[in-house]
Amino acid sequence: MGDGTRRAVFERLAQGPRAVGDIADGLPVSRPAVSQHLRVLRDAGLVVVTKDGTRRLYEVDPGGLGALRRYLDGFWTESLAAFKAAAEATAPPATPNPTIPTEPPS
Amino acid sequence: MGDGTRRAVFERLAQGPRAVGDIADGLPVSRPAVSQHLRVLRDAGLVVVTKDGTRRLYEVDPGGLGALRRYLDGFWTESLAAFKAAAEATAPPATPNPTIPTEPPS
DNA sequence: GGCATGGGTAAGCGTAGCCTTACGTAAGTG
DNA sequence: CACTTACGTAAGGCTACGCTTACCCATGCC
Repeated sequence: MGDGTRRAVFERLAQGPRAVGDIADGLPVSRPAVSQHLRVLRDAGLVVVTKDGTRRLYEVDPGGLGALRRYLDGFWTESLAAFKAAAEATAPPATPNPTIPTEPPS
Repeated sequence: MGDGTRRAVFERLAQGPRAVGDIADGLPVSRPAVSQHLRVLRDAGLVVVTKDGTRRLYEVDPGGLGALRRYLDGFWTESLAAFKAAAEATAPPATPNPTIPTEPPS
């Protein structure tokens, strides 16, 4: 998901179900490129397809979204816990929480 | 940060300040490779260096960590808000929150 | 001063990944 | 049945990037 085009495709999809051509219009890449990105997103379980005549409607899969969320949170809290533990180990806990600003909303 | 080795380097650093050689030991890559990863992390503001004799001690920069957190949260909530809005627009809000499981801890 | 230790940097290689063009295919339309 | 529309897929090119080897610099130690 580190690619800009891929994020753009995904954000378009976050606004609602769309066909491949609709996504390709407005993006500076060709339609097959979008198709390939959609394949990756589908293999990752982030997106599902439904056939509608000759078109394929892609939309975000909430389940995959949640899985991604869990994965990221896992990595994050893991690193963070280790870091916090190390920080508290060296410096005596004057500030128990070492400058981690924004708490996630929602 | 999508690279595995880079994450490994970062996680090692999350456990406390370390020298370059210490990180390279236990990782399946050479020391210069680690050095390059550290350079990237430093340019990203995620890590800071302090000289200690002939060695360089790297450690996580809490400020950069917070910035990364903010960036990720921004992207996340943005996509999520759009997705939720679209979902509520199509389906009448029987369930106002469309299956977004884990809330982030801490 | 001479040597060892710890690291950064340059040059080059190999691969992964994104994109394009070209082509093939299923579903509508007359 | 042609023809069009909306896709997917294959093949190839190009670039980015991670890794290694080789080299150079700084610091500590005798």
